[in-house]
Amino acid sequence: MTTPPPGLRDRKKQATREALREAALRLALERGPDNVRVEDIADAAGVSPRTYNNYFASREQAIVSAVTADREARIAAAVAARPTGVRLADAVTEAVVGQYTDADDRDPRALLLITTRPALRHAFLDAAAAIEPPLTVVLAERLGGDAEAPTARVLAASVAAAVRIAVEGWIQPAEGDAAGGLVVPTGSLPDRLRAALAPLAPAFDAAEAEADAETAPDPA
Amino acid sequence: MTTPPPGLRDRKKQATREALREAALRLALERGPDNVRVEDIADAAGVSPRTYNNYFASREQAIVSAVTADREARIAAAVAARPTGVRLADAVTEAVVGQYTDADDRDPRALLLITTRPALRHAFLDAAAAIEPPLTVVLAERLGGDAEAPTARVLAASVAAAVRIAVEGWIQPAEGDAAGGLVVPTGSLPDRLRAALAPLAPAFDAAEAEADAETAPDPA
DNA sequence: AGAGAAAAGTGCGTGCACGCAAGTTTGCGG
DNA sequence: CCGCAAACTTGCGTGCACGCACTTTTCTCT
Repeated sequence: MTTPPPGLRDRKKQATREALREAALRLALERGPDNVRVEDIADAAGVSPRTYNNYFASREQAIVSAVTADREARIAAAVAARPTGVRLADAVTEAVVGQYTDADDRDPRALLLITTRPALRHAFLDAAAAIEPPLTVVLAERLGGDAEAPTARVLAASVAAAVRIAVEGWIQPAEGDAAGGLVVPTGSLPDRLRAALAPLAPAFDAAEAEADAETAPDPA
Repeated sequence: MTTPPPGLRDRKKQATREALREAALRLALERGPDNVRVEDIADAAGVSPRTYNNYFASREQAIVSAVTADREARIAAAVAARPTGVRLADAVTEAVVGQYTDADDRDPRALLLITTRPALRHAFLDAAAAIEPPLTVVLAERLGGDAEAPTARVLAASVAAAVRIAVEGWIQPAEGDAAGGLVVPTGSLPDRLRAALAPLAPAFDAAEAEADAETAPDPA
């Protein structure tokens, strides 16, 4: 009724998903995540418990999803919109860093909650893997259309893995100083993201160069 | 009593794990994975159901683990044992390919079973991620000891992701020929592994070069 | 506009993952 | 040689993920 183009059906579906997200996060903040039953979330969103897990496979996923939102899509869009002439590796790095620094604005309490509880931390890390599919699409678009070559998928998955590692290191307190002398305890998240993505830059450069060579295969 | 060094306690633990693995696979092959209850597996291994999932977090994990065995450790060992002078990227690729081709020998029926059932396929793909920790160790050893630099972890995770993608593509039947013209339907697993790992080679080369530069920082 | 198809929501039942608090075995030091 | 402490196992209880079959809502085609 309000948004004909995508169809009324999908509209309601998104509304339900949003309601579940919000309810999950709100209740988790109010009473602590261990005192929230699936029934409570479903109830607050006005659906049956059975419907709830047509949308989310776990309680943690629902809570985290309220913070994560559709970060993946925005990252992919940012990469796709990069100005021509910018190194692909840089475009990806900046897109990722940008979206992850914005995320801090949402709700400080939510971030604290997530980084505190182990189950939520795990779900949060898993959520990082969601960037893989949309990133695969934009990379495949840039690197050439042959669907058989796994290059785009591998690079996208590698970026997802790097993000996971960066966030993981950022979340953890101190672990234990067994081996070396002094290790930087935390470091900012953007720094960690850049550091984790840096080793992949050569792979991006090579892939980009090869794609360009295919486009203009006559250098001499 | 038979293996004093690792301690009698751990010995029994490994025996239990092995018994559970074997029981899970045997029962799954006999009656099909859907007709196997956790209670059955635990029973066949001579432990309580509660103990069973002190070892495995899911039924699928137990079954797949019988095929996967400790592939991760062997891959890491193979990388660590590479002859000096061989490109790190090549060493990793060959180690992975070697271990995954050996895997076919185990039991043809088991492979068929796993590739058929979606739940088992998923568990099988997840198992590929297990190579990350041991591979991280050997890569960190090669690339320099600074634990703060995430390079080794990122590369290890990227390899794990590439393996997952290769196996995923190998498992799937045909999907659907939407975009391009003719795509190779399957291709051999080794070929797929090499193709998936190839895009990462430049990243390995760069990391290796940097590590060498640190070791001998006086090129001029 | 109306019928038929597809999709989303729902109730119910089953098996399971996992926390908790014993009970039992193993390993170690006096 | 013996008891103590840590590790492993186990019974019990709870909430949950998910399959199945059915109802309700939305989309589509004639």
